[in-house]
Amino acid sequence: MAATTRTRSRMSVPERRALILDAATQLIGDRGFRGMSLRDVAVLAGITEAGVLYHVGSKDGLLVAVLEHRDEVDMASLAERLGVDVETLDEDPLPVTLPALCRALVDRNALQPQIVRLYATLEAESLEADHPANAYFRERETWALGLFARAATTSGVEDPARTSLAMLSLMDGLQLRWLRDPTRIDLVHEWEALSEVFLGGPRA
Amino acid sequence: MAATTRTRSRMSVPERRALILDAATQLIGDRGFRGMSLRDVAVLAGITEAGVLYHVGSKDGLLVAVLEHRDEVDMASLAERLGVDVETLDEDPLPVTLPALCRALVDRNALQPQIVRLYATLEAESLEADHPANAYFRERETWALGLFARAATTSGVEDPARTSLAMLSLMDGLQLRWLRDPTRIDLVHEWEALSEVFLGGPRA
DNA sequence: GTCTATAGGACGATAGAC
DNA sequence: GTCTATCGTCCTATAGAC
Repeated sequence: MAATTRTRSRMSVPERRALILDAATQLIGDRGFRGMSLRDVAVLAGITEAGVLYHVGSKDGLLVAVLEHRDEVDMASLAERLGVDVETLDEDPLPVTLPALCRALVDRNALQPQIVRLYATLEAESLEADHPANAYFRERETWALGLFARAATTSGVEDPARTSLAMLSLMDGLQLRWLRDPTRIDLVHEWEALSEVFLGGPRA
Repeated sequence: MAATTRTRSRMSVPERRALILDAATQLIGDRGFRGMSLRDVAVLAGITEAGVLYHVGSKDGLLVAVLEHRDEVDMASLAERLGVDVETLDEDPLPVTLPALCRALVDRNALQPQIVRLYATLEAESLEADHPANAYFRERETWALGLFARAATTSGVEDPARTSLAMLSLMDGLQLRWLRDPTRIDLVHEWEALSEVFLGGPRA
């Protein structure tokens, strides 16, 4: 933790950057990208607005940095829960069943409502064509639909594309309700009950 | 259309108000409540910011006015599609089946993506406890869950509460995907396919 | 009833000191 | 690397003319 130079900073660039991204992640989840200001981020990260801009260039740059960071972290944690390598998630015969994939996602999401809220907020906000995250969410949706469809194929479902759309939609809608009042809905339990109806009984 | 006084205005108060609410409705759907400014509304409505504030008091007041107006219009259109009176929607043995209720909603929503987008945007934005529409959406969700549950009971479903949650979640998630790319998804057609799986075959 | 004018902030971003 | 200082813009809201 000791400074290696005689500059004033007591923190390395990656550490400071991580602190900024954490602050932004929390604030976007709370207030949305538009509802959050660089000042809010700066205060929460313990530096000034100019300091934040030095690291991420612009407000839009901050959003991009946050999303890229989340992609890395979330992909890794998903792969870990599924017991496969990260690259495996892109293979075509996917060695993961649809119920297993869904359960891994729901179990993880239940532990990080803040992150789920970040995505829920940005997903709606970015519907506008001019939003800085519009392209990102377009690609993300295509990727997710593909992943679910490959898992559905592995599970031997009749109509993989449609089932993929259904499970993803159901999951998003349920999570939105869970976010509104986490005490009213037990996400994991409710998902299990709902997916049984849709997939016809529980499986490994 | 002739002015009844010698003032400058060429429009009655209700007319001007309707124009303002229309403008705000469109802009909230496009950019969210936080992403939209009173100036934007004023320009689209053809008056100044001060003019807008005269009619709705404040920016938050504008949001309330928009939501109240939508409640009126949307409840009436839903009742009409179902062939019942508006008050009937609050009765406890609800004389409407769940598939009929869902189909009426989806059919109508397919014709007004702008309004669906307004709700999708605000629903996410208002997750924050301090948002001016937070209480509104909390109550709206409770009401919707109740309506769906009563329809489920009428349809003789085993678990009305859970089925209600499932259908509402599925509908929201599907609509979000439809909003992102309306050309990729035929909302009405896709809903029919998905709900068949969930409700076990089509019914009147 | 709608305007002009303006108050009074908050915002994103830049320049330059340290 | 982070700061201070500042610019120019946008914002909501109010006061008062017409």
